[in-house]
Amino acid sequence: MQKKPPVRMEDVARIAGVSSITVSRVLNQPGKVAEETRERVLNAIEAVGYVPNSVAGSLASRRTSVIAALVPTITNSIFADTIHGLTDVLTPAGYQLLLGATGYSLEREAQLITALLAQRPAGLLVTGLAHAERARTLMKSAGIPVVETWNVQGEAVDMAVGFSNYRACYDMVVRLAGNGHRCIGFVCAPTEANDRARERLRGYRSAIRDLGLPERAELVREAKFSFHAGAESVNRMRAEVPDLDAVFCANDILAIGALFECQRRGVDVPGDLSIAGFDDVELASQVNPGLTTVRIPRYEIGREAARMLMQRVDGRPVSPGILDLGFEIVERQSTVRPG
Amino acid sequence: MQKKPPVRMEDVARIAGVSSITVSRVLNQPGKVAEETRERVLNAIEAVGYVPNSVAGSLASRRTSVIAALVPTITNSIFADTIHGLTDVLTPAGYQLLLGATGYSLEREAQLITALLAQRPAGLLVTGLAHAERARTLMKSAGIPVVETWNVQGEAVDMAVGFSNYRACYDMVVRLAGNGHRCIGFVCAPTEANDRARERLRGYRSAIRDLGLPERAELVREAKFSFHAGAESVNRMRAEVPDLDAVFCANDILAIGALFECQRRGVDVPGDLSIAGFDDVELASQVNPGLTTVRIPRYEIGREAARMLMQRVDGRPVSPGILDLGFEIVERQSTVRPG
DNA sequence: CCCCGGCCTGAAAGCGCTAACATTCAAAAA
DNA sequence: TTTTTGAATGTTAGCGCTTTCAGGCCGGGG
Repeated sequence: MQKKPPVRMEDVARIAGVSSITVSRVLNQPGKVAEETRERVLNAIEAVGYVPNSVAGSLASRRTSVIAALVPTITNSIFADTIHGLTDVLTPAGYQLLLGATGYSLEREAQLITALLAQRPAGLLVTGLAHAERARTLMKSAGIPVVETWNVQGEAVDMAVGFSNYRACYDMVVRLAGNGHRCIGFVCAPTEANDRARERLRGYRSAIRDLGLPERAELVREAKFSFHAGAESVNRMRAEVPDLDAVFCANDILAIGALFECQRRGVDVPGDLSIAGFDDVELASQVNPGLTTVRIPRYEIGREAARMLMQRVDGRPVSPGILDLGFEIVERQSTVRPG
Repeated sequence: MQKKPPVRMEDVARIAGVSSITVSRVLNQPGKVAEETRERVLNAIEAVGYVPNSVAGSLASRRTSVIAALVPTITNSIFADTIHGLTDVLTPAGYQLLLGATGYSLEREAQLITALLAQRPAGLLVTGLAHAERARTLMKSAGIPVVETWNVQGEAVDMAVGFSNYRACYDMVVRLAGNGHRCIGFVCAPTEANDRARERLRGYRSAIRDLGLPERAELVREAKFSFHAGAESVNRMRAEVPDLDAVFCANDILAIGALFECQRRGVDVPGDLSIAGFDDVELASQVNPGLTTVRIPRYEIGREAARMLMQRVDGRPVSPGILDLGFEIVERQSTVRPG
């Protein structure tokens, strides 16, 4: 297998009997080339199997067809949904996705932003509003549209799409209290380098305070993202807080882990304990009892973010720069008023 | 907000009092620059906030630090795990990930391959061994290492990493039969444009035939990837096949959908019906009863694929070109010998 | 009949880097 | 001392495209 010299635009041009600029036009602005010429060029492209070199194209035109996106992890299905929304808009628009995973570390996020900006993407999507100072500086001076996602509470570098994690949690606690729950625990996701998790905790705390409900320290636990951590958290909390009547988990995986654990231990949900989650993943509606949770616009975040980026790339202004897509509390059987 | 002219390497060079090639060397081969000079250059870079333009760098050096990957969908956690394995190797090696989703369409796959190859990635990862003829041609003539994943049965364009979907299903059926099951149904994933699904079906069929078990058409159903489809399939199959004693689903989501449906309907699993899945997603070990399934090296596929690509990018040959990472049948409580 | 303007095509000049070769200079070898 | 050597830096020439500006050709208006 020997390395063949790559086919360049000039080769195509020679075969078609035109200059390379005409080949370029056939590819980028076909309307500006006479039909006969265009066909001749397309045939030549086909004949030699020419694949345009967009690295050279990008250098010459000073723009790329790449959008860079950073998520904490692709393994969490909620971000996968957002990426799905992104690509659904980007691909038809002729844009490619350059993806990075920060692993919930602001330091790695900053490093990745540097690396990604070197590729001169046409736009950048990041998760959350909390970033290293260096990262903010880079994003501000990059000269490309930037959209921050999954949070709208705070100061955006450029644009933002998401919902209020604070209000969602606040509202859920109010709902639980309205259903008669008095002693409501909260299982929080790790808050370091995660403004969404912090907002959710803050929403829980505010609601508890506003409602005059007990604020004991044992009612809040931090847990990693896994079924197992949910199970363990609910066990500990039940042991430490005998009169616990509801557990609100910061995500559905924790909540479902807790739910399964209760079932294993013979704890009746919602009879003995109510459980609520956050995200409304597909599984939430499938478990028994169905999980009460907060439905959030995961897919739409990606789609709208992409739309905003495309709009700005095309030179059109975007308003509002901060887009709140809202949320919805979905009440299922896992939370009903106790006794 | 006015557009500032971007900082170029030459600007940095002027400030540091060197030529731009020295700046280039500080960035790419720091060992070749005297420490004093290097520091002066790094200070200048810092001072002006220079971000290298790797588009220009790639054009000049004729190589990029981008690896392109195509998966059917990022929404399915099994592919997310593979991508995770990929990035875990790529990022430390200084490579970026350009990601595309084909939506299980060979036509879209071919289109995306064209678009991605225009970006001149250093390597390409695709899912499965089945591709449009045009796609195969493109991959073969691209002059970059290509790795096909998730299947090792068939002819690879270049390299492949995965496991035998055929043998995994064959073995599971043998195991079920060994446990006393006689009437084993199979819920297949859509086979169009999906060689893995086809292999799984083929494995089931071969095993049934080899074991002399009933081969009725009602024992095989095709179902989309969702809990709901699993539920519906098990309902239909139970209605059409009264003596059904086991259902083997081509993925865990279908299996768990089926399991939940049985629970809703009061069908005892495994007392009345055994259920087995495929993939061993985290949920499989959490449901009650635990789901018998096939554990497959999802993460490792990504990691090994990346390793092979990196090795070839570095000019070192890779052997074996086809890497079978195997599988493992995990027996839990959802399948025990009936009666 | 000539000029103007619209349509199509082309020539020249980079885009911002790096490869390849050239040069410099001081220390080691002869 | 002279030559050799090698480390450090610089010069030149593109990488494969697109931008910008020109030019040729045609038909309609003056």
